[in-house]
Amino acid sequence: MRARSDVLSMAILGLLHESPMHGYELRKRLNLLLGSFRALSYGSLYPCLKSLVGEGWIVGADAPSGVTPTLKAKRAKIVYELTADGKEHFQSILATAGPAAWEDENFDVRFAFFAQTDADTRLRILEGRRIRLTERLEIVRQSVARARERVDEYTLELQQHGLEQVEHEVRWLDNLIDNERGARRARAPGFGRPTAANPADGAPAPRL
Amino acid sequence: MRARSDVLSMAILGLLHESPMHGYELRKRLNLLLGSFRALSYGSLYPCLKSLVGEGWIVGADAPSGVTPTLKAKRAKIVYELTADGKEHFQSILATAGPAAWEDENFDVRFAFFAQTDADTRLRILEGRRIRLTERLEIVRQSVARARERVDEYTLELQQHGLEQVEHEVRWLDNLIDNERGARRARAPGFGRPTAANPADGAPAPRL
DNA sequence: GTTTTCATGTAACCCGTTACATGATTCA
DNA sequence: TGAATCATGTAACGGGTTACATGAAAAC
Repeated sequence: MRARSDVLSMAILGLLHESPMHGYELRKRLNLLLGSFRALSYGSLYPCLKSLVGEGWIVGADAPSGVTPTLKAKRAKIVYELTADGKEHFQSILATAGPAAWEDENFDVRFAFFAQTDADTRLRILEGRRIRLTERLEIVRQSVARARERVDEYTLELQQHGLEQVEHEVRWLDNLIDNERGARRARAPGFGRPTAANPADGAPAPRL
Repeated sequence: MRARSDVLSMAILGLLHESPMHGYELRKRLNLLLGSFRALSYGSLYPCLKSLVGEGWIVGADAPSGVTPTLKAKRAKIVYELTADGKEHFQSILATAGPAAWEDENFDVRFAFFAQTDADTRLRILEGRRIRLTERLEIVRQSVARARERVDEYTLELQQHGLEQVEHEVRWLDNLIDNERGARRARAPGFGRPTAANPADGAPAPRL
């Protein structure tokens, strides 16, 4: 049984890794985490929880209802928590820094759990993301160049705005990468101005 | 028969309004228009064309194949064009300035056809969009404020970046609105500083 | 005691992509 | 003549939402 969405399941796994929770509460935390102005629907959440249980990554335990545990426990809320497999799986996700990590769909979740990700992986994901975005920048710039003659001023304006958005995001990444490198330099006093092409200077597995 | 997607069908209608085209060419123009770095799939395009035909808004005519019209016209490309109904429908879409026009899903397409939209409608859509975004700004700001204590630095960073994106978009809209008002003032020398609540000052249907 | 909020779910639908199937035309 | 591009489509799937159904607990 496949979990519906990779990003949603990772987000759930990550939150349950911090502390067990029931679905309703999970949803609120997910909304905070993913920072969306639009709330995740139950129609996505519960089926995903179900499939995560099916994978054996989480288990749901009926919690006694109410603060006062009256003996008539009929239909309680279900508190989910990670299994050993689930913990392992989550850690293996955290450790991967492949292309999947910096694609549009996944980058945000991965970034949201950077505090639990080791410094090397963080840096590699940020750099991968940056390359990805500069590639896109090229495409959009060419598109705008082509559009400059063919389309009207409003369409052009729209595309230029899109371009600016991507440029802004690249600058954001640049700052983050600088910070990560700065933190790394501060720990490993080699002071050799580390480059992306020259990562052979940090101490072995420098952690924050 | 409902057209699959409102934004896709409007985009198609708008492009066919400029000139008849066959599907394959339409796709290229759509990609330019919507300025996406990711191309629209045929699996979306052709079914949508089909449903637009079903609605009676466009018709597809078999065009003779090749530049040299050899008599053996077996399977030609299908050139689509607007029907009278289709033109009418497209005009009625262009004229509406309701909430639907400034929601996330629709705003971009509507904006892309601003050159065919009359100045009043343009301004109302831009203002509506601006209000929509400032509402969102409030929500996101509150969310960031709540997050400031509860979540780690990376999650917070992500949300602040999201906030900046929205702020940037609001500034973009501000410039556009200024331009539209400026153009309007330049045409209608009443100089009464036109407000959204007081649109009764422009010359009848002022065009760019 | 009734309304609100908490809490869990399902079924239908929407809009898009991927992968597949097919064939004409152009160009080397 | 064979590859690349043009051109049109369909079926299956993916990941989300809305709308619905249900009921317990808390607040008024």
